[in-house]
Amino acid sequence: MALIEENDAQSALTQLRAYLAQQQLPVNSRLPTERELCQALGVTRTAVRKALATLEAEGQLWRHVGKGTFVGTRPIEDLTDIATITGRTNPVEVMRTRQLIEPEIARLAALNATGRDIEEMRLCMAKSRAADTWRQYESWDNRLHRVVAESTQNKLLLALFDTLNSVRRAVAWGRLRHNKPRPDPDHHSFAEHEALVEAIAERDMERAAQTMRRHLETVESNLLQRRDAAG
Amino acid sequence: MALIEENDAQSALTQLRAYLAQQQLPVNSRLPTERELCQALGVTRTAVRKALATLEAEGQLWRHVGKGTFVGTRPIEDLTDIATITGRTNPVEVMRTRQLIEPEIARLAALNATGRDIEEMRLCMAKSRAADTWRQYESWDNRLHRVVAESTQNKLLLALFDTLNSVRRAVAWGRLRHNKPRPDPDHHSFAEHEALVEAIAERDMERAAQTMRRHLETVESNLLQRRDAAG
DNA sequence: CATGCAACCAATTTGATATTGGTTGAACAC
DNA sequence: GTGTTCAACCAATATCAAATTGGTTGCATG
Repeated sequence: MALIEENDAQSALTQLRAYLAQQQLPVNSRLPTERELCQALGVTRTAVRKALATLEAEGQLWRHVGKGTFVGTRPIEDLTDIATITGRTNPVEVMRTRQLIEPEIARLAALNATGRDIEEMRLCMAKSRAADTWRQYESWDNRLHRVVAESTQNKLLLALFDTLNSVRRAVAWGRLRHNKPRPDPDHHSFAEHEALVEAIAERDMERAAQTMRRHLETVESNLLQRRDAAG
Repeated sequence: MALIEENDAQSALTQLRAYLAQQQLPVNSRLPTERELCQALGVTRTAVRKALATLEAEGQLWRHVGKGTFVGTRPIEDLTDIATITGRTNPVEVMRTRQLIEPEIARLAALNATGRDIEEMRLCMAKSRAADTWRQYESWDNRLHRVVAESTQNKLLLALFDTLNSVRRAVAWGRLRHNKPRPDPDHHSFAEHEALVEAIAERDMERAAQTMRRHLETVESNLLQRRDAAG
């Protein structure tokens, strides 16, 4: 009677399958610990582990030391870590991604920015105009772009922007030198920022996106020139 | 002799200024606790706190309960952590952000996808059509969208997509029930996915973006219907 | 009325303890 | 021998209490 005299491991597997099928547990829910399953199913832990290993191989559940056993497929490896991303990308990708994302952010900002947001953008522009050093200028430039992202009123989008920004700061741009101690009063960004904030204040979504796109293009060509000159 | 008879708070401020100027502590380094500074400077904690408040207002340092007092400017709130993002966003923001990002991803995919990428997209579609359960369907649907993101050949953009995706899975959608055990053969997504991959294969960037946009709109209105029905 | 002071509060860190899946090796059964 | 069972142990993780830290309050003091 081989069909009946199945060993403990097979028995455990059968019972676990029935359990899973019957309970219809939601994904990511945690099932009892191996030691608890031992007692519940009346088999040894080794048997339970064999059954669980089978189910895991089938992709029905996943396990992790110290955490437990869970229904569903193992969550993908967290590639969302800044350091990891930084190691796998490069300046070109950063610029391409900014050109993809930030115009859309500007568009949404034109739709949702509050009066306070726009005030703060203007403050940032004033401060960046008054900057004594490139470092101060960049600080206020950064802040301006972030206020634009904040003004979308979308926390998730803001988080993506922050990620992008962290990576941008971390990526090696090479040692780019400024040939002047501080930004010129007619530095291209000043007028571009003005136009951007103006478009947002006037709720012109398309122009906001367009302005941001042109601004980023100018920034990029500027970076390339400086890199070539530094060669 | 008012110049000499300065009170404790002013004395503490003067001493702290001297301390900071002399030590030249690196930014983000932590300085002694308020209670330690009391003893070191020989003044009351109230006085120390007044002095620290002044320095904080000047932007020379920042403080946080439970953490301590640090040199430099307060770091911007780190929104790059999945759990943090999940706690502050909501399903509406997730859908809005997908509608903002994914069409642009599709556009870039049409430009950069390799033959292998497109093969894999078609495999995902075949597998999702053959799925026996909603879970299997969703798994292949997920994979399809990720292959599209991969095919942009932009690792940074892919990372942002993964972040967005992780948040999407983590956000509470409420208990949405399917009223059928598996997707219908004429489930709306099948045709939409076909059109999307077709546009990418034909290198039609604008149509790829447009198709993705319409697909996400359908997905959203579907979710809303199911949520309202579940009420 | 401002200052000093002590007690208290809430956010955070720290560290010891418990829990959990993973591994090993001896005892045992066939 | 070969495969199974069992107990003990391991490392990763979670949990929880205690200590630490900046912030606040209320009272006494001069």
